[in-house]
Amino acid sequence: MPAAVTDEQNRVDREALLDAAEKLFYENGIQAVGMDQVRAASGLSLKRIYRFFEAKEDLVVAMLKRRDQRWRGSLAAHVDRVADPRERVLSVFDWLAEWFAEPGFRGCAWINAHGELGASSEAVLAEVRAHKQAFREQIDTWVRVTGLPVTEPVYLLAEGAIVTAGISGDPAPARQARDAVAALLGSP
Amino acid sequence: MPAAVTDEQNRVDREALLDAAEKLFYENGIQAVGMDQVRAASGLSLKRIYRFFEAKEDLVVAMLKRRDQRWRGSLAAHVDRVADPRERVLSVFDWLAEWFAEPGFRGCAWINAHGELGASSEAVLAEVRAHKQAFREQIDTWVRVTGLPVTEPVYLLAEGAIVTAGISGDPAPARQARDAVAALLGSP
DNA sequence: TACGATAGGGAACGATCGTTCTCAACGTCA
DNA sequence: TGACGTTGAGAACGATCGTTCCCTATCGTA
Repeated sequence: MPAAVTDEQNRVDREALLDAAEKLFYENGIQAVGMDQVRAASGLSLKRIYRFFEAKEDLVVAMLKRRDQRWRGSLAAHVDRVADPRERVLSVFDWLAEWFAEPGFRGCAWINAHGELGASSEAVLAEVRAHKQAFREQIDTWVRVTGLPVTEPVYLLAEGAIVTAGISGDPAPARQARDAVAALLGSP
Repeated sequence: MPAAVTDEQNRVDREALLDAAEKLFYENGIQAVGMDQVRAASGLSLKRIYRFFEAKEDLVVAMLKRRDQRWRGSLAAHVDRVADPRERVLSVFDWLAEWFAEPGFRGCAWINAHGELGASSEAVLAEVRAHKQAFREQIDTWVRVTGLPVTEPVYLLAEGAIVTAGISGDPAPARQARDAVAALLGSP
C-alpha cells in the first residue's frame, strides 16, 4: 500500500480543515463561503476534503459538533473555578461577557446556522437543537444546586443576551442579564 | 403613453410581490429562494419585479420593513386592549405565545435574516437592528409606566423566548418568560 | 386604421455553486 | 526495476443563482 497517509497526518489535516471551515463560516456565514475558499484556507485539496466529508453539509455538522465541545467545555471550566452555587450561576454571564467582547464576535454560531440552514438541512437543525439542549442542561445543573426553580428564566436570559449582543454588537446584554439573574436568585 | 399600468394596479401588484416574497423567504430562508420562485409565486414577470426593486437585496429589505410595521402594529394593538400597566407588560408574552403557536412558525424573521445575511448585506443588517431597537423601545414604553427599571430583562426574556421557541418549535418559552417577568414586576 | 412606445414573458447570460474527474507524479512492494 | 495503487492539483461539469435582453403583443393616439 504505497503513498499512504499516516493516521497522525489525517488527524492534523482534519483539524486544520475544521479550523479553516469554522473560521470562514462564522465570519461570513455558511452559504456565503464556497468549498473552494475552504480548500484554499485549509491547504488541503478538494479531493482530500471530500474524503473526510461526503458533502459540505457533513463538514458543517462536524464543525458545529467540535465547536459545541469547545464552547461548552470552556464555559464549564470557567464556572468550575467558582465555588459558591449562586456565584457559579452568575459566572455564566461573566463568561458570556468575555465572549461578547472578543474581536470578531458575530453572535451564536448555532443560531446563525439555524437561520441559514434550519429550514433546508435536517442534519444542521438537529445539531443546533442538540447544542441548545445541552447548554440548557448545563445551566440546569448549576441552577439546581441553588435550590431555586429558575432554570428557564436563566436560560432564556442567556439566549436573549447572546442574540441581542450578536445583532447589536454591544456586549452590554451580558451584564443586564447577569443583574436580572442576580435578582432572580435573591440577595446573597 | 400607451399600455400604462395604473397606480392602483402597481400598488396591488407590489403588495402581492411582497406577500409572496415574505412567505417564501420566511418558510425556506432567503438564500434558498430564487427570484424565479418569487416570480412564479407572485404572478409577476421578472421584468416587473426588477422595476419595483433594483435587486433582491432591496426586495428583502422592503419585505422586512413591511413585516416590521405589521408585526409591531399587531403587538401594540394587542397590548392596547389591556388597561393595567403591569398586565400590559405581561400581555406582550401572551401575544408571543399566540405567535409561537401559529402553524408554520419558524422563529424571528429578523434573527434568521441576520444569520443569513448579517455578514454580507449592510442594508439587511441595518434593517434587523432597526427592528430590534424599535421592539426594545416599545417594551420600554410599556415597562416605564410600571415605574420599575426592568426594561432590559423584559426585553432579553422576550428575545430569549423568541429564539428558543424558533429553534425548538415549542411555544412553552412564552409562558416561562411571562412567569419570570411577573416575578420581576412583583406581586400584583 | 396605422403608428410607435411600452410592458410582457421567458430565454439567455455570466458567475458561482457543490461535486466529480482527469491525469501526471510518486512511493512502495514484487 | 517495473508495475500498480494512491495521491494531489485543479480543470471541468451540470445546476442554479441574480440579472438582463430580445422579441412580440398590446394599447393610446393621430
